[in-house]
Amino acid sequence: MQQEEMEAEHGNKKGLWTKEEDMILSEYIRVHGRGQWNRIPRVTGLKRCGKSCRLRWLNYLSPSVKHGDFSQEEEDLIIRLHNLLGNRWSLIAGRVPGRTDNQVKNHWNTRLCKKFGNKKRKREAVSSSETHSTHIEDHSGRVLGESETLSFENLRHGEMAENQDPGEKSIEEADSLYQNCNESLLIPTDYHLNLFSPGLIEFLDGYPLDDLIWQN
DNA sequence: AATTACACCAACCGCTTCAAG
DNA sequence: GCTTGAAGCGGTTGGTGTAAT
Repeated sequence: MQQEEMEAEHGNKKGLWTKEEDMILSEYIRVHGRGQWNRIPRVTGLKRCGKSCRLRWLNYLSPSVKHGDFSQEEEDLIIRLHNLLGNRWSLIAGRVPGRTDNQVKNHWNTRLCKKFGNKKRKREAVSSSETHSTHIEDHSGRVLGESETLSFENLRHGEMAENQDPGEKSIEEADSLYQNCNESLLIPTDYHLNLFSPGLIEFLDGYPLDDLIWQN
């Protein structure tokens, strides 16, 4: 592609980053730290928008980002977290040390989805941002269908009891479903959680990864 | 050797959320 | 309460490498 074609309307370059651009961005962050991404093009002269700079840092340049193939343990963790959380890539990535949401998402869509997940991809798939559904497997490993999935927002806020749609699952049914997925996730006995527990996500956020023991 | 098909992954886009003024 | 900009998120696109034909 010609360089001129890479220039967007506002003079910002698009496409792959060069080593020189990486160096400029890394040096800026080393000196000024993260944040104020929109300042970077003005200060450094980089012909990239702030959003692009942020993404390049978070997904590639940051020292905390782990490069290379996913290990079997990482894959296993992603599969199980995806069963529990659905397409909440940032939440999943937050529990896979060194991996970004983009890495996890790409890895899922290109490798794991074929083996373990819904075969539908791209436009065929129902947008998770619309439904926020979490997919749960039954005892045989079957992924429950659309009509059997639970509203993730209700799960998150524990609002099901008050605002339950006629089409949604009852608390009893939901607890039963949770039992299925909970069999593989050993939560300490002092945590009494179910799918409608307020703060489940916060629990997962705060709980040390090493203490989340997954059964094989 | 040339072409085609496919897999992978970096990056973009549009939308939402949040905080500051 | 409203506006605005920054940051974050998830879906999607497009470039590149490679295997298959």
